[in-house]
Amino acid sequence: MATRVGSSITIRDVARAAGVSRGAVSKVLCNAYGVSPEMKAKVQAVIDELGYRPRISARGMRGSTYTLGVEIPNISNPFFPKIINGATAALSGSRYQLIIVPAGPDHDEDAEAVQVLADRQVDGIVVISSKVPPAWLEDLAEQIPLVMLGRHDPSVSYDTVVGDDLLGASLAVQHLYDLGHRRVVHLTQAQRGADALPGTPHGVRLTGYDEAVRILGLKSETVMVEPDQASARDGAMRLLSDLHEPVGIFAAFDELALGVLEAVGELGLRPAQASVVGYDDTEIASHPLMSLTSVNQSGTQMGAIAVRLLLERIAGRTEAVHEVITPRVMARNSTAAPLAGRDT
Amino acid sequence: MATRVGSSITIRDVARAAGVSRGAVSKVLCNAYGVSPEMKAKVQAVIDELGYRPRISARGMRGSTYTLGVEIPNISNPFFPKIINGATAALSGSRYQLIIVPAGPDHDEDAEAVQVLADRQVDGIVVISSKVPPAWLEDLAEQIPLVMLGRHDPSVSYDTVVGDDLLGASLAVQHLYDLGHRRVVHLTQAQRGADALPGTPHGVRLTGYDEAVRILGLKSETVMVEPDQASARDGAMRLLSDLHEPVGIFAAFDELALGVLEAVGELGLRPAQASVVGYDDTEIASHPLMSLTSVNQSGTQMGAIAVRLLLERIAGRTEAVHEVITPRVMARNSTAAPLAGRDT
DNA sequence: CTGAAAGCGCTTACAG
DNA sequence: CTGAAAGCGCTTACAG
Repeated sequence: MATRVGSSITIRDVARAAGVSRGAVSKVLCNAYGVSPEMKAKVQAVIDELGYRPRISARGMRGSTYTLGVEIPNISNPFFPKIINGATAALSGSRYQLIIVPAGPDHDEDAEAVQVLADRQVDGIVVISSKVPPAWLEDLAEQIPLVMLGRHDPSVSYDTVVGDDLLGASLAVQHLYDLGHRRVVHLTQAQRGADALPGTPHGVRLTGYDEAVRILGLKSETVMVEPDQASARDGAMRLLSDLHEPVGIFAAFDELALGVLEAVGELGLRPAQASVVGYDDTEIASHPLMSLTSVNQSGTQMGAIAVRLLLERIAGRTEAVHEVITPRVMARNSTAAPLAGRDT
Repeated sequence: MATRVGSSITIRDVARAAGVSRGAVSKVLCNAYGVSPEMKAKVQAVIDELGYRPRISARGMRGSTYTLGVEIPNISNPFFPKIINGATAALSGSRYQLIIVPAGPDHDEDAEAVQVLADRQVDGIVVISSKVPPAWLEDLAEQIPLVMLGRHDPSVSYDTVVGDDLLGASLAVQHLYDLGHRRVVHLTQAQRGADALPGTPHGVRLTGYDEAVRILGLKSETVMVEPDQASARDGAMRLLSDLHEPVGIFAAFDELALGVLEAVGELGLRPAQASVVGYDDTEIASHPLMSLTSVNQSGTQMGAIAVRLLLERIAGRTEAVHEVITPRVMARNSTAAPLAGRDT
């Protein structure tokens, strides 16, 4: 930290105090070609003394803002902090800063949040919401480096980082099967709008679930709910209130799984009667009181990779890259062998 | 959303297409004085057609960026999303956008995150981290509207929004007392650096705790830990591993309380033996499996008030305002009457 | 190696 | 009511 705040000081003041031209100061700032060590030292000393900080807006008019933006659909989802932490860590030591714009709760506000970042001329954008229309992103990516997290569509103009949701869902079902469950339920969010397109994480997980269920020959059911904990609880209550045989429930993401655990707790059911698997392995899942089995897809890694891809784009790469993260099941106490299961 | 991305279109293109001057377009954009309805309609039509979006950087050079910034010390703390949601809601419908800059994990990075926002010439900043030196903030506030959340120091140049931590802590102790507890422990984070100054939320809670304990004449102990769940768990393990009498534990914030609940769970203790109270009433506290008694201080309200204060400053207010939020105890199952308590 | 000049895209007095 | 001009603080060719 500079000891002074000094925001009303401009490059002109520094130039004057150092007795050089403004251009020379700029070159020192940017480590540009052609400055003598003495000039550099002299200018740097004045910069430090005055506590000068370059205005990013002015820089933005001429090129780079040294800022990367992350759009977040729902700030309350505990999976996203992991992505941010991964991105921040990957950026530390670089000249770039991270800013986050949370999408509003209403329809279409996800794309608006991305637009807010573009308006501020960030040098690259990480898009997390799967609700942003891919075609629109494709256009935007012509003008600014873009990484989309979680989408499976192979774009030609932007990069993607995505968990292998097909594998993750089948691992979840396989885990329930291995414990002895023969009846499974998939709880996922009702799809609509841009979110109903194929290629969303939830869509692909549903496909993976269906496939695994078919291959393993399980009794299966799918329950669609609103994408929040309370709706998941309600859906699970309906499902579990008259339970005749053990069931393994695979929730499309941890927040839904927590809602299911609510219902399980309220009904006094045990994991042997109703096993629950979530997705994302959010921090709370590993808490002993929750002990939620969940599919981990390393958000930290996703965030770090997203930043790396953006920096590569800024450095000049033009062909699209699509990275896939391999998920794994974190088995905990919310899943157990069924009471009447043949393997018990 | 405009249907086109159109970021390479400038005000010049709009002016040309509409057959007016650039100044005229700018006036339409800003709803400035002196534009005929016909011109306004004509220009607006061209703007929509071309999908023109003003560059914020260019605006920033001339005045407002229509952006408010929020500095967040630790993106993983589930209390902060509440603040963000309150702020976002309070901003919806206004011309202002919210951006968030998370502080890095290292020493002093909190002030740096604030500086990052200032460098981008946001029109106002909400500072959450209590680690930012007040004197430095005082300077910065001379140049840009600033609201500090959670600090109790009455600044003259910036506004504050703070929970009544003195009251909150005493309510927590009183709650334990009312249940019948006569031995209490306060688990809080070790204070150091700027965070060790008086006036931080944790410092004030500690004072409130001490006062309540004295007034009520309780057996008391204070345990200092690192500010994370794992350290809280370890601290609680040491405390609880050989427990001779019931204890009521007041953790300085929910993340620490969750760590205490970990230890309680691992040791197989019941609330009647070790009751736990947290602070912040984060979302997970109300989950039936957690059911953590916690002091609520409405983060949503704090965020909304912070934004309102910033907008007031932008509108011209210059004298500092200090808002206080009243906390209340949300009693849940993690606290209970002690086994051998005289009131049981 | 160093400096003077042009220009990025806006907004805001100022003239007409 | 409308337009031409200046200028915000930078960086980047371009001359010296």
